[in-house]
Amino acid sequence: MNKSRQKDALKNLIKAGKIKHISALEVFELLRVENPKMSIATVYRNLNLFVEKGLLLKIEGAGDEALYDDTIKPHAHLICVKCGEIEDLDLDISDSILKSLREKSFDFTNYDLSIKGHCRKCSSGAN
Amino acid sequence: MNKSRQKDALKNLIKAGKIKHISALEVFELLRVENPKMSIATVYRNLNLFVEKGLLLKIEGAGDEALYDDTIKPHAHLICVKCGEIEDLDLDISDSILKSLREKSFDFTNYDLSIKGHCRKCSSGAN
DNA sequence: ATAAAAATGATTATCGTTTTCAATTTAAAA
DNA sequence: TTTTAAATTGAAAACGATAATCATTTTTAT
Repeated sequence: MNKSRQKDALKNLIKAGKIKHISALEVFELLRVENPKMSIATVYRNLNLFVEKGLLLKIEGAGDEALYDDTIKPHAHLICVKCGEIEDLDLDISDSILKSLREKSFDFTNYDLSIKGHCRKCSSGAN
Repeated sequence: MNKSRQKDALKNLIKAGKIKHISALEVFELLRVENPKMSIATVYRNLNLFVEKGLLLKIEGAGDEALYDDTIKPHAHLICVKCGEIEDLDLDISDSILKSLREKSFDFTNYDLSIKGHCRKCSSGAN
């Protein structure tokens, strides 16, 4: 991966912790602030590269569009089906699951756990 | 939900256990055997209805297209990133996770757990 | 400085899914 | 039963997220 102004800008967003389960389009908007000529194609290209390199986590179970996260350790997401809010849930994949995977000779590399339901606000009827 | 020949055909596929993480297009192919005039739009419409009714499970974390499953109890999927094979993994969401959800007042209704890696065949180098 | 390689922006294409709408089928009423 | 209203369908067009194309620009190496 060579250098470019556009990749540096994305790296900076990551360093600044600005990428918390947001869509490619939202990343695009952030990048456009500094560089109005940024292309959406470049955003998709570089997001994919960064995911391959392990610098970003891609979350695919949260709706129509993929979300990107600078927290690269796999973790679960609580997704409110009413208001759409997404909250992280730290979670080590449990020993019993790892054991099952071993029994099946499945070489685990990653997981994507989306837990759907209603968040506090929405289940309290306030929303 | 009223009756129709098309909905009955889908119900029959479910009863026959033919819907095991397959795509809308694959369901379409199955339905077309009996009814060549079946429309893909109707397939999508009725799959959505059946998911809402809780008669089918929709799996969204397994690639570009959604998969449908007549095993409606939420369960994990082992997805081989090399050959694409999908295997079920029965799994009760663990007590510790449920406890975390309770602490966050998150009203859990469903989860979608895709575990990515290499299946036995692909990690043995045979593939 | 120059040539080769890589990355970009703009646009177009792709693909799964949804929407539209006229025509058909099903259900309800008379 | 006929008649009328409501629901469902099929076919096609529209849609939205992402990927591919390609000429131009930027970066790297010589």
